[in-house]
Amino acid sequence: MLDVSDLEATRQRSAAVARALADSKRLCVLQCLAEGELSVRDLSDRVGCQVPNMSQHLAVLRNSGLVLTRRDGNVIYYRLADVRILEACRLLQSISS
Amino acid sequence: MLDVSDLEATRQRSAAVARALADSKRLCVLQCLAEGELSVRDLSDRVGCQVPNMSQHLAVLRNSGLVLTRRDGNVIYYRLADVRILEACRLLQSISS
DNA sequence: TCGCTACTTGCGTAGTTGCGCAATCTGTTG
DNA sequence: CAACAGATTGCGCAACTACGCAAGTAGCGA
Repeated sequence: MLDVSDLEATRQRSAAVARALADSKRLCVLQCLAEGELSVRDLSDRVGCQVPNMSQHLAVLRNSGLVLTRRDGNVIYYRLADVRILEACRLLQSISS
Repeated sequence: MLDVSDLEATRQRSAAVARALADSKRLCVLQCLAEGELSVRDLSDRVGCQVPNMSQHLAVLRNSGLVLTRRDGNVIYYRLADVRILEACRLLQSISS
């Protein structure tokens, strides 16, 4: 019904996604995941940070719904939740250049 | 030459744009500006905040290159710097829904 | 010049974020 | 069971952010 508070709620969700994208390491994670799923250690190696730190960044991406997980034994594989996320990364890059 | 530090610098710039988008009020500002240029007071009225607060949000958008200004007398009009910014807003909304 | 409006800036505060480190949890293997 | 690897969580700290409020700057008209 075009409620003002609905528009605000929508903006809040959009802002939450933007906040998840507002970190260089998390953008790097998403770009790495473009090639396929990776474990936490794989990602921490590629991004160049410690495993607990990576786990916290992945929690941010998880809570924003940008990544999904799959457990295989004691390894957890992360993957992109939506191809549009890569589109968003490219668009951010395009705007910022 | 596909330098790793260049990729990192690119991600930093992209992250900076995302950070500018990572606020509900600033998203509201950008959506208001989709219809055309507006003054600071216009924007603070529409968004529902005090003028100094709006001025600070506009400074964030300005420093990220998302908006441009034009002075007419003692009124400063803000406008979008790039139509792709609206595309980014729509994409964020699409991802977050 | 004075007074007014439009806008920006500085400051203090409360809340948030990213990070390293230690501790903990979870699942596998011997 | 014990020992181990993979991953998450909790804690403390430094840096940053949004906000309200007060003060300052810029331009216009009397």
